[in-house]
Amino acid sequence: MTISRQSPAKLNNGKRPPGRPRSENARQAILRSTLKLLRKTGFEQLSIEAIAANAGVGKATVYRWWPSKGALVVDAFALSTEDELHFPDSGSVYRDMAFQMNRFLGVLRSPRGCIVRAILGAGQSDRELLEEFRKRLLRPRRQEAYETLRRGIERGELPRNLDLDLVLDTLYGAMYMRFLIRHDELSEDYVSAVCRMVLQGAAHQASSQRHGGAKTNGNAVRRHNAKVL
Amino acid sequence: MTISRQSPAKLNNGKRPPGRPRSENARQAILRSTLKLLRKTGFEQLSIEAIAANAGVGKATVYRWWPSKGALVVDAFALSTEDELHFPDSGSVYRDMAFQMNRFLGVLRSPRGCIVRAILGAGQSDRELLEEFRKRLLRPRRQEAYETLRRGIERGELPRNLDLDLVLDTLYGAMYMRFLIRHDELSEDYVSAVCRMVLQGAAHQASSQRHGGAKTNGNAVRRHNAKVL
Amino acid sequence: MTISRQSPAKLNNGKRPPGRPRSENARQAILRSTLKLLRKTGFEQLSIEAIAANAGVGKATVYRWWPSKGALVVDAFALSTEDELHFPDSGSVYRDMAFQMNRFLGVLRSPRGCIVRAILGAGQSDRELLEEFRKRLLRPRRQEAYETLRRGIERGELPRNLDLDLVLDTLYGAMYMRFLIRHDELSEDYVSAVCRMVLQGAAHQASSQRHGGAKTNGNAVRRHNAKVL
Amino acid sequence: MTISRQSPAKLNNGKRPPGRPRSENARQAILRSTLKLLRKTGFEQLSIEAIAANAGVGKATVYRWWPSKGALVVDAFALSTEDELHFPDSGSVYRDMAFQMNRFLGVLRSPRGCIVRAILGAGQSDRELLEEFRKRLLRPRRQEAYETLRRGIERGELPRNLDLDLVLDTLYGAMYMRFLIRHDELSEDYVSAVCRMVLQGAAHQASSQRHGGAKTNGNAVRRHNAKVL
DNA sequence: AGATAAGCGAGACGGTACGTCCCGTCTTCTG
DNA sequence: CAGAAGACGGGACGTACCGTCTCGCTTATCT
Repeated sequence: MTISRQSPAKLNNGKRPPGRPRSENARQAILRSTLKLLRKTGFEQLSIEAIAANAGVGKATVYRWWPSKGALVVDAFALSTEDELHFPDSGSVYRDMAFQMNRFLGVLRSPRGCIVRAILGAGQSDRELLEEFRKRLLRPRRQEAYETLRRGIERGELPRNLDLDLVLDTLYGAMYMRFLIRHDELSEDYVSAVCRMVLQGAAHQASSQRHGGAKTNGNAVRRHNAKVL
Repeated sequence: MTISRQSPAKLNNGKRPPGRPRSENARQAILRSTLKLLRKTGFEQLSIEAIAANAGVGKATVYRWWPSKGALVVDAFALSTEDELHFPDSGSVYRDMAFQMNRFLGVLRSPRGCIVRAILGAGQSDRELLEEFRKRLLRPRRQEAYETLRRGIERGELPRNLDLDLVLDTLYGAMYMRFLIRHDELSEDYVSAVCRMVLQGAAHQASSQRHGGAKTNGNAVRRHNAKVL
Repeated sequence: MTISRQSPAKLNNGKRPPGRPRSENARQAILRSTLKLLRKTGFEQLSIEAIAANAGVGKATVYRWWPSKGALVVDAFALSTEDELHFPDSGSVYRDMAFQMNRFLGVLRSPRGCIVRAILGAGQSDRELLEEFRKRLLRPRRQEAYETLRRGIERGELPRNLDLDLVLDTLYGAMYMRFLIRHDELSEDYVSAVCRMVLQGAAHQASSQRHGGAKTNGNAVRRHNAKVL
Repeated sequence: MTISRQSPAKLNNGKRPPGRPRSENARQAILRSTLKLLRKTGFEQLSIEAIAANAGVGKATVYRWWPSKGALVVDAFALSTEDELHFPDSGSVYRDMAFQMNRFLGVLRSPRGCIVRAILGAGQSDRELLEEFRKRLLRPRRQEAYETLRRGIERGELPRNLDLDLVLDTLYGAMYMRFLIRHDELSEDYVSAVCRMVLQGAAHQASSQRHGGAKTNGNAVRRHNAKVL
């Protein structure tokens, strides 16, 4: 899946649409050039003009399939990060989360990190771009994260009625904050410590329903305390 | 204090420099137009050309005093920010932190929120701008936050050897994440729940030295459990 | 006759070639759309893209049969032109010429006039197009005009050795000039006055051989003076 | 005078307008490049992009002062033809007209001829361009031509009440026709013969008031007959 | 009847130039 | 000498068409 505009093909009950089909060569050349130039010049200096020229492609071909520079960058980034951010199932919430967070950390500290920075930076003044980021990058991982936490709940490591988004935003928020504001080191130790602390807090937490719904269930907390780490 | 260039006056051992002095009218008109247009169009669309035109000022006058659009925006934001983000001392870490975080939430949800967004967005591709943000907005609050947490430690609500930055980045990271990625509601309830959970985790945490120093001290955790909320 | 490329049929000694034959519907739709859009937007704004879209035809179908926009326009104009520009034989050079010139005037002032304008305009930078215009529109009339003038010479209204092209270019040049430069009204009165004046001049003219050959023959002039108008 | 947009200076009661004044260097470089490229590539292929590049000037500087390619071309051409098409005063209408028409012929047959062709060609689908041509090139000469003919009338070579435009359009129309339609040679002899014939006709003409108003005054004609050539 | 062949619509392709916007610099006159 | 005004060289924008191409489909003739 990609965020680029869909070829009409898919909309036409599986039949090929009329007209010359989209060029796979052009698509890949564009995405490749985007990643290449993005690393070289950064998001701000990156111009569609340069991408098209570098890919040996008409500017119109870029605009035909991607509505904006941002969408193109998100698409290129997502394709380059496809399958390295999945969650394992080790039988321990802490191990599963810490593992994935460290993989994510690896991406953020690699050259691709500056692409994430670019997307979120530009996304602050481009709602569509940010939505693309969420749709392509955030939500798919989030679905897996839900499963990971639910497994922990089943195992009794975490209390029932836990607000999963609360936990996940706290975990990843701690990473994003150091990544985006750059006021302190974003290290493996930091990530592990965040994970440990937040899961500890989640395990002892009772009032975990969305936005402070049913506030307590104090017993549950104590029951799970010992297991979480 | 401002990050705009200094009028030559200051460089000349206190004596007024020769020539016409800098126009205070122009300075304020520029800052006012910046805030106005920033709210209307966002940082990306904001052009120096438009600011100058709106302020009835020559473009060169803007360039004479501010090195970049970002510097101008930070300067303008500082103008509009009062001392409303201080920490109280209520005798409870949770109450103190929750209070300040809710005040901060108020700023983020006010029209000024979009300026924070603009600064952090543009800061992703402008190191100086981001450093300006940290120096003028982040660090002063952080100093106060340290004090608040230390008081909690003194009172026994939190363990000694707690990594204060870890706690604070986790608390505020959860806010920044929803603020910047906008995938979910950033509400008072959310902020309170984050605060509760993280402080709970911090209280039960032993391995709190910077970057995973001494890993345990399990007793400390249990001792403080009851008090933290 | 048309300047569009010929269907291969004609080249194959009368036998139909294999393959699907050229679509007469498409051909007419294209020519109709060309005339329609030409009147609406003028030659410069006219795009093959628009013609094809308006005719409900693929662009390639246009390019298959016409080598250029100009050729298409001349072809379309020929479609719309009937045999309404012939010369009468009334026994008077003035009456014959004035009649035909006024018929021509009628065409120029009708909606078809703008097509003539378009052809001559585009012809200034397209030699083939201009040659097409001369071959299909100018020369056939010119032949008839020669006959008309010769009859006048036979009748003694005009001198022998008259440079017929000189006279005709002067007559029609006066029309074309106001038609193309549009600096003054191109009216029936104007056309009649031009015709009267030029024929008056031609009648009194002796040095009429091509490009100023034998310069005089003054007697001839005076002899025909009274009759010409 | 030029057809380019006027610097606001002229509109401000002679006072200099505020702001940086228009660059004379840029203006001349643009006009020079226009003429140069026009000769090399023709009007159709001529692009503003290329003119700006060749002149070492920003595209916006061209658009700031000339509304269209055509206006720029007319301006450049007019400046290059400033002072060579004036009418002499030799005491003979024929000599004066024939002289100027031959000078005009010289321009049309020089490399600049293709510029005239380009202007009139493009003017067929660009009313403003054609108006520029009339304003800058046609009318100034026409004013002088009126004077030339009036002197002839004063001298008795031509009848009073002569429709001057009728005569001039017939004279120049004959030139323009061969120049634009290119069906026959446009030579000095041709021009002279046209001039002779038309003036002969004008001299014998009585019904010369605009658009065939008062139709006769037959005596006048004969009286001037002998003198005209 | 099937093979072969060309025309057809649709529309994507690599390009070129468009006319606009804004950049950051400059050049002028005014206060 | 700061400021307003605004022209300057430059560069990217997103659009419109160019003329070519690749599809699947249709319509014919020729086995």
